[in-house]
Amino acid sequence: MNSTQRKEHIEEVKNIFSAYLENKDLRKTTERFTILDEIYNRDDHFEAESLYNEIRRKSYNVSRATVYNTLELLVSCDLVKKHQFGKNLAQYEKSYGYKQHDHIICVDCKKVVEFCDPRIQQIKSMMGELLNFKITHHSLNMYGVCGMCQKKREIEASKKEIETQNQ
Amino acid sequence: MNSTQRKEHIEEVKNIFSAYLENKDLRKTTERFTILDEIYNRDDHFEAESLYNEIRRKSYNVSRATVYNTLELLVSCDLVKKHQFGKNLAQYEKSYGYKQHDHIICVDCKKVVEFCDPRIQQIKSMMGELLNFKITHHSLNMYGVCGMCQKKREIEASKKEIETQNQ
DNA sequence: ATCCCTGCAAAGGGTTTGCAGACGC
DNA sequence: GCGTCTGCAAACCCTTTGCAGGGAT
Repeated sequence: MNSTQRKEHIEEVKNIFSAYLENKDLRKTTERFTILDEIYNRDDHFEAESLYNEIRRKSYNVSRATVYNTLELLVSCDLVKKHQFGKNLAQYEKSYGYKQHDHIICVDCKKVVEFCDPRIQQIKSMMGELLNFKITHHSLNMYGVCGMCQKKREIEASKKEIETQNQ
Repeated sequence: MNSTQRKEHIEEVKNIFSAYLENKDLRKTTERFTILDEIYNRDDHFEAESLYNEIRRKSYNVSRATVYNTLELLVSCDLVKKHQFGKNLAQYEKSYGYKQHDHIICVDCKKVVEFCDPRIQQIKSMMGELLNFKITHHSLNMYGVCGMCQKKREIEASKKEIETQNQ
């Protein structure tokens, strides 16, 4: 996505948020749009604190409370997705215009990779029907060791092997 | 599972834990086995705090710190599974002798239902290979409204309808 | 002008940590 | 007896809350 596309994209998202706020009789405050703007200018996953810091760094005066409040609004109008990759720490990502995907997390370096598989949709609708649930959303995370960390582990293991032999 | 089967089952699990501790040069303390015992005498999902309370209620003197410490040990030897169903609150469940399953959570009443689908295994191995990850475990949660809460919502909606008409 | 939204700081709640004493090995 | 594990309480960290002032409608 180039700079022009990104700007258009952000305008689109702002309009959606604006309509949502109007519909719910909520106020269109500068803070809310500042936060939305910052989120859609970022890439990948982020936590509330780093979003707060980034906005502060740019000398916008926004409080942590407002960041949390606005994130919740954005989650409920589907412009942002909230994740819990283990740990008691929420992570967020923008979601408008991005196709549904799930995550693989490296347990060593914490890297997050996205993937997509149509079967998850099938499971969703089948299980909803079977158990009589109206399923609204899901969260699928796979945990494991990424290629790079597998190598690191092998090197560590062989180091230990040598140490043992030298004893 | 009847009472005798349960007791045998618990013995089996204690042996596994014992072997694990031995292998890792960790001590076999009474507290660790008290906690394991309590977990395998419970059913369903529980949180650290309620486990702690239950053990306390039975007048065993075990501290919260030890409960958390032991839960972590049990998770690493696969006798207990740890979940985060949204919220910053870990939930646990015993896992030995129970087949792999995933969860559907009702967003209204928080009820948790288990389900099982072989396709998730396929996704796991395919994605691991594709992205070069050694996948160790996964967490799949579906969120939605259960049958009972769907009805409750309908009743609420029709109540509001009537109120609006009466105005 | 109303009253919702904000900033600030303090409280909240689950989890972790530091330390002195206890106990498995 | 040595060194790890425990109990206790305080610390920690992310998140939420209460309140007084400010800005959107």
